[in-house]
Amino acid sequence: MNKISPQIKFLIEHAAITTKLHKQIDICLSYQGISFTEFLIMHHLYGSPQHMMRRTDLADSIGITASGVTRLLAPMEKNRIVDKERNPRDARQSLVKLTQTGQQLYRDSMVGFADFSKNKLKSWTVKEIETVAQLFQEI
Amino acid sequence: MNKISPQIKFLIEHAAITTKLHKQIDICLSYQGISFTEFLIMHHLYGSPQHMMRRTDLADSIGITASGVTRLLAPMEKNRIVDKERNPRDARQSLVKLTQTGQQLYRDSMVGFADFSKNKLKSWTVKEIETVAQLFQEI
DNA sequence: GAGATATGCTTGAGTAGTCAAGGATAAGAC
DNA sequence: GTCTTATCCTTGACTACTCAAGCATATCTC
Repeated sequence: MNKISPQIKFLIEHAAITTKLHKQIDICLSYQGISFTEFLIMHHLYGSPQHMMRRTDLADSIGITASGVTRLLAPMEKNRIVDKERNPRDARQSLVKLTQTGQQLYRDSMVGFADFSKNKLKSWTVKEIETVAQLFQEI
Repeated sequence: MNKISPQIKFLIEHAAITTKLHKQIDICLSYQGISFTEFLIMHHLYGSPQHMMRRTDLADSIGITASGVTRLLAPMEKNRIVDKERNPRDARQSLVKLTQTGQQLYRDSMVGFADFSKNKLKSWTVKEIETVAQLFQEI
């Protein structure tokens, strides 16, 4: 059998590790009743001006499609975690805004997530994290 | 707003990058009519003695559940990419074996995947790849 | 300012898994 | 040998998306 390059090996191993990692994150966040994807949505909204973003930008920042965003936000709107706002300049757009409830839920979830992150990456130095982050930016 | 630790930032950014990466891999492999998960299954079978593995080990090596393996393998058995074999020592187990057809399909898919991997990680040195791989092993 | 084209979002239908329960077999305790 | 417990796999019901199509609105060309 042909030699497997380091690049191939890495992508394959990385896929399995990442899948397992995301399952652990989901378990960690399930205590607050949310999924990792919902957490990511709240995170990006929380960090935006007026806690508000366009749906397509939100989709891009978490790596899913626009239709995925529509489906994800439907229950979050019902639970008043996010609100729909119109853009007066462009009637095609509908902006998403994190409500007060959503902001509090985000802060609460962040406690567990911060703990998890710290623990999970405890064997990586901050310098290593930054180096790896930089490398991933380049791909 | 509270300070976001490097660990938190990394996990969030890494999630988005990984999601996009896996979609690109799926597109790359779709020319051979297979998904990344199917490729991973073939990869692990190909590298095993007699191209054969237990279903639970297969599940663990790619990071999905046993029931996920059952569902994934069903169409692959129908297409004669893998075969079901019994373990004479333990009637509970059913082993999965990569057929000749499956081996050829794997080698064919590997051409495109190798190209993709090389191109995708072209800005990483081999040393960097190995360092990052090592770090991911530790989490 | 009318027509063509592009953008933003949602929808119906489909796919790739998950989980919890269950059936079959195996292994350990006595 | 029988009872309990553990392991391996599959199944029904569900979730979290994807894609292609479509509607509404905006923008660009002339």
